Amino acid sequence: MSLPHAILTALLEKPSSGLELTRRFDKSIGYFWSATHQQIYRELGKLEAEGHIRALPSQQPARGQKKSYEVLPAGRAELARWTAASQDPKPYRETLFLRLRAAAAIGTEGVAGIEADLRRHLELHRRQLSEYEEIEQRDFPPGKDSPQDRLQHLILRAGIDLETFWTRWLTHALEEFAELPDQSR
Amino acid sequence: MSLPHAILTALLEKPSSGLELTRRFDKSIGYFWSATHQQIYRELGKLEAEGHIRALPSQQPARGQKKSYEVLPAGRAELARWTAASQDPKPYRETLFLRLRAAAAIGTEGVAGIEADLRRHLELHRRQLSEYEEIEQRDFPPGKDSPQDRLQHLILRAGIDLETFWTRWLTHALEEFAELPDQSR
DNA sequence: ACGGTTTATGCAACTAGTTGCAGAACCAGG
DNA sequence: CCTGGTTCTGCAACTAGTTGCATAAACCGT
Repeated sequence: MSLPHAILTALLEKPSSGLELTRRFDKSIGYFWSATHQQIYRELGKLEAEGHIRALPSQQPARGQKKSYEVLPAGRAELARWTAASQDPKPYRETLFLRLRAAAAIGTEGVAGIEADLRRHLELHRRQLSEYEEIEQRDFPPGKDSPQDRLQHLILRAGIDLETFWTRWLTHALEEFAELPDQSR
Repeated sequence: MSLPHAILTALLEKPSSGLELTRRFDKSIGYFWSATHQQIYRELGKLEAEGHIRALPSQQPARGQKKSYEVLPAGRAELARWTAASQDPKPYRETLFLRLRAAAAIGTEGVAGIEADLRRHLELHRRQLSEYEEIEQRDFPPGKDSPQDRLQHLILRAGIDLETFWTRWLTHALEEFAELPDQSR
């Protein structure tokens, strides 16, 4: 039940059309909640039906025509309710750990196959990390510390710390691999 | 397409019945790939139909009767194939970040509601962290460093590091909250 | 031997997310 | 103008995961 609230948040920050939302979900919000355009359009329909958002009246709604939405008071209230409601952390779902465990269970041949992909992941996470660090430099210079900025920065820090975890852990994993006896690789 | 492979791994480590698998998915493997008993039974049926596993012939299969499975060579091969195949990291889906961003967009009332749940999450992650640390003490004493042990330990380290990230970040977040001007809380 | 709890397996329906495709408007070049 | 690519919206079908319930054997105290 998170996607509708992700969309409400995005629309609250700035009224947008479906495609604009899709683009914004490819970065920014999408860093921690991704969505495809089909999900977004479907959800926009539901949210409109429920009276949480409405199409901006400025243009007639026709196919192939931009249709922008804004959040209604009811939508804002629902978002506030959801944000304040207590939620349990969901268990991880991480295939890399699974594959490592599978490799251990299989033995020699299993271990050999996975090393290259670990390297690839390390490279990807390094890239993501430096992307986040650029954003930090650009969007959060020393002076910017309104309550809003502080919260946004906090979220970005989480992204940076997570990517830092990944690069460290993957580096450590590859070192371990290097030390394994040859017949296990 | 990860659940069947998680099950194959578990069965490779030790042939088990559906319920035994369910219990094992509540800990150990479940720390990074959770599954309910219904998912498991369904998947066991599919895996058997595909010839990847088979029921141990020791007991007649009747309702309310334990039925244990073991991995067949075809299943082992499939697991090795999957493990070695390159996979992209999936984008995070983290509601806590989403809720924080929503709180920022809503303003004062939004920020107020979420603080208690951050504290609760911090407590939960602290608990998980110490659980992992106990497992490390118990299962990985200094001497244990066969290739298998090293890989298992590596996975556990990832869990420990992730929980460490969460406790640190949540602590930091709560400190930031404390510094926000009163009308924003 | 009886009735209640626990163990073990499973079906059906639902929710969330993904993939593939298609159709209308809009824009640029001949 | 018309044609062919791009933008924008959307439907339909599929896969993965969740929730609620059913059913039967086993186990256990009386």
